[in-house]
Amino acid sequence: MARPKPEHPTRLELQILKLLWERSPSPVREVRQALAESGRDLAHTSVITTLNSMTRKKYLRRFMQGNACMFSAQISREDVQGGMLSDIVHRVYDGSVKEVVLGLFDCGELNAAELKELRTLISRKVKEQKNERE
Amino acid sequence: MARPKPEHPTRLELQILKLLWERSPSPVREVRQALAESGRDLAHTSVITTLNSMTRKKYLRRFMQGNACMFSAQISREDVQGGMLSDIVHRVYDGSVKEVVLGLFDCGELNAAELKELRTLISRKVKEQKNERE
DNA sequence: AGAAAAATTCTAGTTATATAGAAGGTTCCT
DNA sequence: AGGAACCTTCTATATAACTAGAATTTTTCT
Repeated sequence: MARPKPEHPTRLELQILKLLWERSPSPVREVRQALAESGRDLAHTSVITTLNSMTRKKYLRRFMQGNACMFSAQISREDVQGGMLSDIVHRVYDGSVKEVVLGLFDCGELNAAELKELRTLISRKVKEQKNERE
Repeated sequence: MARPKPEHPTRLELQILKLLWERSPSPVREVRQALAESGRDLAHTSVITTLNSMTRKKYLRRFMQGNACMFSAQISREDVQGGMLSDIVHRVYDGSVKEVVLGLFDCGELNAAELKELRTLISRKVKEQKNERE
């Protein structure tokens, strides 16, 4: 057997999705330009090839406008983020959300204000759960 | 240019690392058997090929014992987990740890007890930061 | 000693990612 | 009309991931 179908967008695909989440639909030219501005300067044909491949995977939708293709994101930011995060939680941390949060602390990129905000968020969540049980 | 070097272990590599974090060093036979038990029944040669490739990448260390190879993990669980998590935080969530935590809530796999435990962890972290500033 | 079992190395095939050139069609300006 | 500008499709190359067969070597059992 060969490699299995990947279930998440690749690096380049994610970069493109981010652009299209901001502005859909976009023509190839604009996607290419935006990629170049974020430091990824590809040939026009490379961008097309990738966009078509992403359409095949149902990540995007494609329609013609005049003689040019327009592409729109067809999966939501939330679905992609959630899917990728959940994959990490299960595959890397064996499903332990707590370990993940501890790992986030060690990323060392949370300042005091953010921490307090998080605590507030969690308190709210605790209450929500309580209400659901009633 | 072709594909860039990946910076994280692949699915299979991670599965193998997990086994070796539990028991290092292990001979090929044991790795193969453990993989089979977790539902991934590969040919003996496939396992060797992978282990050798992982050794080339410095994920493992290899030495001979008699006529058989023994393999040990050479990167730590913490480094791999941290690296992969940090990648997600930056590449998928644009560095917003807060968004990640919110995403974790939506995974819907946190019960009330775990939530409270998390709140405790965060409170502790808030205090730690306070102490560091003094 | 001879056969079976176990191991390794070398080679190879399939799919996916990432990238781009060649060829060919429209549109539009001068 | 001629060509520049822009667009697509088709084709192609390199590398990584994943998997395994063939050949070969070493150990072990009877």
